[in-house]
Parts: sequence; C-alpha cells; structure tokens
Amino acid sequence: MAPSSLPEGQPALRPRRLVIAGMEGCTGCAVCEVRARGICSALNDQELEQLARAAVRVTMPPGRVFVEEGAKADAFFNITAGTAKLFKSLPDGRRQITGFVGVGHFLGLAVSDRYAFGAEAIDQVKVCRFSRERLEMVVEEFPRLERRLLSEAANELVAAQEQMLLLGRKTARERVASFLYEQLLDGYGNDIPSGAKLHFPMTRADIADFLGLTVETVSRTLSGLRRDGLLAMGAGHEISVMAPARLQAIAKGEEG
Amino acid sequence: MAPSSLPEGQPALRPRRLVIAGMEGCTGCAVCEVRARGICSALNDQELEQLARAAVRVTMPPGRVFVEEGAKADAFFNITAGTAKLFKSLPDGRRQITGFVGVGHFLGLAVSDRYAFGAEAIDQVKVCRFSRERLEMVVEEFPRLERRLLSEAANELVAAQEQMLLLGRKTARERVASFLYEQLLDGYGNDIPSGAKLHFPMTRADIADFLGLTVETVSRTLSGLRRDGLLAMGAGHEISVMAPARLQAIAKGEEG
DNA sequence: CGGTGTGTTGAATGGTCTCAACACCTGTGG
DNA sequence: CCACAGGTGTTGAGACCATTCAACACACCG
Repeated sequence: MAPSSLPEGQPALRPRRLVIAGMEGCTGCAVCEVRARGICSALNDQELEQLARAAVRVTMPPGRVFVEEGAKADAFFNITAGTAKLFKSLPDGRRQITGFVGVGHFLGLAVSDRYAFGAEAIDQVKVCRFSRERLEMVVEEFPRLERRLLSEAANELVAAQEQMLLLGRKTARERVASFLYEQLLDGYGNDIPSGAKLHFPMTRADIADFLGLTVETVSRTLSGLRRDGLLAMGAGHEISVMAPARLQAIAKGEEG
Repeated sequence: MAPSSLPEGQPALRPRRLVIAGMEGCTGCAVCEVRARGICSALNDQELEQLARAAVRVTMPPGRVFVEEGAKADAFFNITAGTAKLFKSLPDGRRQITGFVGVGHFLGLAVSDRYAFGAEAIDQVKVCRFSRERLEMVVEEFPRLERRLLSEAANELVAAQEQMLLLGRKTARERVASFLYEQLLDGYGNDIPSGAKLHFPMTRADIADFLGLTVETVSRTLSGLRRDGLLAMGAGHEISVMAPARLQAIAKGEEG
C-alpha cells in the first residue's frame, strides 16, 4: 500500500472536520498509551507498524459527535484518550446512552453499511481512526486481530445483557447503585476501599440517559444514597463511596 | 466496541431441507436445515464435515434450561429447531429476557469461564452442541468461522442496543408495537402485507419479561392495539396485524 | 454583572404495577 | 357426560414509583 498522503503541518485550532493532532499515520504506536490495551495488544511491534499505516490520530473537543446515527459506516475508531458516549435516539428526542467508552475501546463496527448508533465526545477525546477498507486489509493479514475483535464484542454483549436487566427490571435506586459500583470496579478492580473516590466526566443528564431515568430522579436517588450514609459528595463531579459492600448489595437487588 | 461490518452481509435464505432426526455426530450437516444459516454457512461441505465431528445433536423438551446462569461455560450451541429464550435474573426472581433465539442461532459465547446468562427451551428445541475445546480447534483451523462468529456477535450487539433503547425510553405501547413489528420483519421480510399473521411460541409472561413489563400490561396493551384496529386476535397465540405501517410508526415513537 | 448550563428540591400528575377476580382451555378422571 | 384442577390470559380498582412541571442555588464565562 502506498504511504498515506495526509496533510502535514501544524494541527489546526478547530477545523470543521477532523483534527490531525501531532501525528500522521500513528508511527508512534509502539509508545502509544494504549499499546497494551484493546486491539493493539493483539499485535507485535512489527505488525502494529502496519496497522499504524492505516490509522490517523484525531482529537475531538467535548461535545463533538464523531459518529452520526444512520450515517455511512466508513470508519472505525480506537480511543486513546478521554471518554465518549454511545447512544441511540428516537425521533422526538428521547435518547438512550448504550455505553460510556474509554481508553482502549474499539468502536465503529456496524452490521449494515450504516452506523446503528451515535458517538459523542464527553471530554477531550483522542482516537486512532481507520478507514473501513484499510482496517479490513489489516484484519485480513492478521487473523489474530479478528480474534481480538470477537473477544471485545463478546465483552460488550455481556455488558449489554447486564444493562438490559438493569433497564428492564431494576428500580431507580438499584440502577444508580449499579452504575456507581460498575464505576468502582473500573477504577479500583475487585478490592474497593471504603471511601473510594469516583470522578465522572459525564453530566447528570448523561447518567440519566444511560440508566433510563430522568435527571431529577438521578439527583434525588443520589441524595437518598447520601442521606443513607452510602455516599459523600465532593466538589465537581466527585463522589466518595463510604460503603461499597452495601452499594453492591443494592445494585444486585439484595435490599428489601 | 460496537457492531461490526467487517464480515460480509447475510447469506440469502435457501429452501429448507428435511431434518434428519436422531443423528449422532451430525454427519448429515450437508443436508441439515441450518446448512445455509448461521455459522455453518461459512464453511464448505468438506470443512463442515470436520465441524460435524465436534458436534453432538441434542433435543430439549419445552421448559428445559440448557444453559444455567453462572455455570461453567464449557459448551456452545447451534440451534437447528425450535425457539429458546436467553435471560438474566436477580436474586429475588425478577427476570429479564435478553432475547429469543431461533433456528440458525449460535450461542454460548462467554467472557469469563462462566455463562453470564441462562437459556431455556420454549418449544421443542434441537441443537448442535460443541464442547469448548473442540470448537476452538475447528475455529483455529478455519478462520472464516471466526469472521462469521464476529458477524453474529455484531448483529446481536445491534439488537441489544435497540433493546436498550426500548427498555430505557419507550412506553408500554411502543414496546409491544416494537416487539410485534420485529416479529413481522422476521417472518415476512421488508414487505409486510396488511393482515399478516404471527404465531408466538412464547407466553405473555415471556413477552413481558422481554419488554420489561408485567403480563397485565402486555395484555392490556395488546387489547388497546386491538381496540384501535391495529391487531386482530386469533386462536392460540396467533395475532393478525391489520396495519403494519401504523404499528411501525408507533414502534419508532412517531405517535403522539 | 447578567446569561447560560447544570444540579437540587418540591408538589402534583400519571403510567405502570400490584392485587384481585374471572374467563378460557386442556387434560384427567369419575 | 360432567366435574375439577392447573395453567394461561384478560380485565378492573387502587397504590406507588418515577415523571413532569416548577422554582431556586450555584458555577462558569462573556
């Protein structure tokens, strides 16, 4: 394949389309912060270099919608910094966030030739962007990549099923507790200390759209958990979890 | 990650063949009725024979739970007849059905060494059962199979996201309409005649657990749709859809 | 400073659930 | 033939949880 002929020069301040921040063709994959995560971890340095030729690094400002629902699915993304939300909408504006995705996450796969979901940057998000064709070529060459993608998909399916249980059968209190506990697991692993701190890049509205609730209900429920001594609110979007075990019990529906 | 477009589109539906009952080792894969569907369609006759050696045909009576939530994930299944429900439960008995799966469906993917979901036969279900190890061996040999699995997983992911939107943001009426319309698409494709008939193997309780509602609400909502001239109830679990277009509009949330 | 976005709290509404009764079907057995 | 039981589905009445509508506090930023 011919070397990519991407425009060189300084990254523009706020281009209409895609920002090319610093790197062309991601030649620095070997030292990339997601080198050991996501799909990249499935390849060795040499193979990765080949993958790199298919990639473009892009930086998104907060609020940028970089995958449009129903748009032509011509690109894939690997998140290298920040957090994004994936969502589906109804014509009247009702919205369901199907997941928050962070560093190392791969996204953009679609069943038809169009995206079935949208994606929007929450904070500043950096991604490696692959065109559909070029990724397909790399995948063709390295079947291990495909295995990795399957593994990612399986993980997401499990998460999706868990979320269906939450949306279909859990109370508001259980939903919020589940969300917080999931965040704890992400940040601390299985050993969660009492007083563990959480910081959220997303707003209450995002949390509400993720949990199938309204902002008011999320706010009220958090207040309720605080009154019950399970949480302590800090500045900004910071929450300390005083009783992780009780939170988990509520999340699993083990509370009267 | 999100759903995938790497794999090619769906194979066209082919005429069904006779089921050969009571086979062991599925030596008759070439004439199996799912030959052209699901993962089997990814292989040629010769390769399929190798797959066959890894499979055992099993028949489940209605109500049989053949995948237990949290049990050791040591097998995969390919459904060759009947319909099964996949579900997740809470300790107090609340249940969410995450999907109904029919002929051609592959299931058993797990992230850890344990199933994150349960599966129960609705009517009489026949499956090809693969041990984990043997399927892995076959997959190792035929990477095309892996691509096929990725494609299936991507499809399920899209369905799961759609279901999250339903569970999190749709009204009871919209949920029931969505369910019915989805069934229409399954049975009739994109061209749905007025008066199209649907037959359900599942009970109202199953539908309720799928839609995140109660049986009473499902029943009431169906009655409401009937009163509005959208449906006509037949004997048994049969429903005729008199106004598919209006049903679709309701399903998409385009009704005041 | 005012304006906007975000978060909290209160009061009232309403959609769905809970509890309850009843209709229907099927198979069983007198 | 009928009586009966159990499973399934429908319908009604009231309760409740989350929503809607509203007001206000607060931070940030021009």
